[in-house]
Amino acid sequence: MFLSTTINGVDAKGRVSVPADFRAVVRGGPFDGIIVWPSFDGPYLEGGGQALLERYQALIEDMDPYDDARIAFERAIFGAAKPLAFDANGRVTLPKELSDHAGLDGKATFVGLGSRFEIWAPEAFEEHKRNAQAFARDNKRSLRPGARAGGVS
Amino acid sequence: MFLSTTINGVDAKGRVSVPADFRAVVRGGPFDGIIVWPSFDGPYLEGGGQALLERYQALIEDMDPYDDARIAFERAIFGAAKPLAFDANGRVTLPKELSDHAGLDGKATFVGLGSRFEIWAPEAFEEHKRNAQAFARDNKRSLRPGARAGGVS
DNA sequence: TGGTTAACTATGGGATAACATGGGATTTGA
DNA sequence: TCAAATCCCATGTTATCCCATAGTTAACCA
Repeated sequence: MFLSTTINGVDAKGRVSVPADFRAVVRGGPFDGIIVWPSFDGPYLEGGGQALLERYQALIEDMDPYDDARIAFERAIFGAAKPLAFDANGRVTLPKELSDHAGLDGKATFVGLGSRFEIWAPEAFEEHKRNAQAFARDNKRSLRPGARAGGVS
Repeated sequence: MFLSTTINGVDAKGRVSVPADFRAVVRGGPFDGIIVWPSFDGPYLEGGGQALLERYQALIEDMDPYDDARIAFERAIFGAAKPLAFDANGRVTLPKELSDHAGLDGKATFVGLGSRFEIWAPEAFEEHKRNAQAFARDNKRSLRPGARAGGVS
């Protein structure tokens, strides 16, 4: 499981160390690296191991082959997703499209969310976190036993 | 898995480099190249490895032999599909019918969609991408990753 | 318990190989 | 014989690999 929050540096070549905890999650999987795509919901990146993408693929293949939503998801997720392989030190190189989308500049915040994770510009994440905490406080009753979706520690 | 989006040049001879990641997907298959056909849904091309076509064939053979839709699919896909072999440098030569259908002129955008990919004229794809992102954002709730978390941990 | 060592993580820079692309030569088929 | 497609080699650029360093944490032994 991807857990906790880490800030790592992004060097001049666009390289960033993936937190060791995150690397351990995908170790042993079919692809030695992570897959990252720009969120279509805001200025941050979403990512996970190849297993996550295969889960999405299974969901999408249950939809009608020419459903508009299916085509849209395919293009928005698979079309924009980049497989980023680890180098010998556990780093990946972020393509310019991705770091631009998230507004990354020298630092990146990795946020574990269980089955997937997000990458934010640190300042943007701080603000988002404030909003998210307020939202969680206002909606705490929707988290009940039985809905085992996982909370933030 | 075909992933991400790449723009490559189409030279005067109609040759275009297939992205190395895409070549890796079909490597080891029965045919060292890709199979491409014009989409009947718009001005772009669809393609994949031979394995994809065999999957389509199995689907179509489940349909009624004289179903109009079956005949239409057979003609639209199998009748128009061209196997394009890689040259020593990983390029294929696009026949004129195909580049005409997609309106290709000097540049081609390869879009990975998991089990298959599309080839667009770059300007045409940019417009469709914006639509797809907006549609995906507005319909994100129809994509539910299910409650089971934890893939490879 | 205190001190020392060893392993791992994150980071920086330089060398190397792979990729995309252009042009020419050779073969194939009409 | 001529046109067209295929093959072959050359080149610049980009990304990938490989080395070296520092700080931290964990393990170990006296």
